[in-house]
Amino acid sequence: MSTGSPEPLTTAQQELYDWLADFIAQHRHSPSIRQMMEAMGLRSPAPVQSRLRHLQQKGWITWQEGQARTLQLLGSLTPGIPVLGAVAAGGLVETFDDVSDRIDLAPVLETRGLFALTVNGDSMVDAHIADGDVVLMEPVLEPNRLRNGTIVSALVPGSGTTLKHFHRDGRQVRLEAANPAYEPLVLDAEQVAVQGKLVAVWRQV
Amino acid sequence: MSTGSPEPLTTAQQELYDWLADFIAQHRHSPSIRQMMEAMGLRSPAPVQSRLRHLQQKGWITWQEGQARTLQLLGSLTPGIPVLGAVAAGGLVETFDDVSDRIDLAPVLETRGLFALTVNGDSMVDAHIADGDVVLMEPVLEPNRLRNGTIVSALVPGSGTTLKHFHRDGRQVRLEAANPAYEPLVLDAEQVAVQGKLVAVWRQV
DNA sequence: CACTCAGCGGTACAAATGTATTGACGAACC
DNA sequence: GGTTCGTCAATACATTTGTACCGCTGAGTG
Repeated sequence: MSTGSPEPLTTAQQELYDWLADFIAQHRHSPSIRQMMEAMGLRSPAPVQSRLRHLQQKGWITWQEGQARTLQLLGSLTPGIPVLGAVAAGGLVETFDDVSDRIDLAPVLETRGLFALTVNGDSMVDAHIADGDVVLMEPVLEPNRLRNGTIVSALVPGSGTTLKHFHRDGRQVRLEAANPAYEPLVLDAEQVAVQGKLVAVWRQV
Repeated sequence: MSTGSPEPLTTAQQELYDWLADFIAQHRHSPSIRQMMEAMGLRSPAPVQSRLRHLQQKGWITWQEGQARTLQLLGSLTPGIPVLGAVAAGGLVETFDDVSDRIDLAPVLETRGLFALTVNGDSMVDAHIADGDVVLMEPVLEPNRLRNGTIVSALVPGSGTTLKHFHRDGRQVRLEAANPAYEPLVLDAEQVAVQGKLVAVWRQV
């Protein structure tokens, strides 16, 4: 996604732009021209000014004239994280050089009402959800439209909230763990309150 | 992690903070102190300085001393996602009412040079990393300090990049899959270029 | 060769900007 | 009453910072 920027850049301009993107991602604010100068290994602000002017003319950046550190990148407003390539699981070959794509967490996080739960226990290990993981859930407004197999968090009276695969059997609901050690839970549909469905798994090491 | 935010604010401080959050959201960069002054309807920079100092002491904001427009909000850079409670794996009980904590992705994303890889294959399934997952990696600058067992992405000459558990055996390096179907890879330390270590796993459903 | 243009170094300067200082006022608290 | 503390005004100052100007070089082009 997002390369879509107008005109091509010279190597010097590209170098500055890349560094800017990196700096802003790290510091969350723009550097000053003299900081750019130093980073580019220059000894005068003029070259930086020149590059900035060109970057602006080509539609890559903009800033508030006369105001310090008000530079903005136009190419990609959200930082995003570069996905550099695929990594092997058996021995697959793939080396990465350049940024091919970016994952943008913003759209996921902005989803209305998203919430998170920390996972407690190992009933979902076969679904690669481990104890201590954080699962992002999206509120389920229409439980009747849930597809079988969806992983949901459900409130079972007298038993609390649980994370399970959701299946519908006529008037009944079956909640299945992803671990053979656990028995499926079969309940009347009225007894089960589905709170959310799994959107993503987040595991911080 | 970050809980909500430490200490409470006076109305004047709150007013400034709210305006700052709004301004930054709109302009994507911090205002200057005199801009804040004007927005607050003040005629002197001193009150703003005072409020800023208090906001800093209470842990709501920070900035680079002496540098213009380098202010950052600490309270919630990213929206943040409320962690509503723990969810069962065997049948554990826990109902959630109020927001006890929030996961804040910003600190993770700000880590220097973080990058992501999409996982290809199933060699790490026992570590709950499945085919298609996105793993966030932190560049490894000092491979000698890597702890055994760390999950790393390594460049193996002639074989490409692979995701494995890292172990050191004297002069040799052992790369182990988390799947008994795969044999460990034993190589001379010089042959292996460790590129990054696992920071988090991201799986979008 | 002449021309153009991106890039570089050096310098200069006015404006923007963060920061310090002093004094005063009022509310909260003991 | 006395003290503390947050707030405000006014002023001053050193730096930071954006910007402009001049001259030079080298690559590309006609």
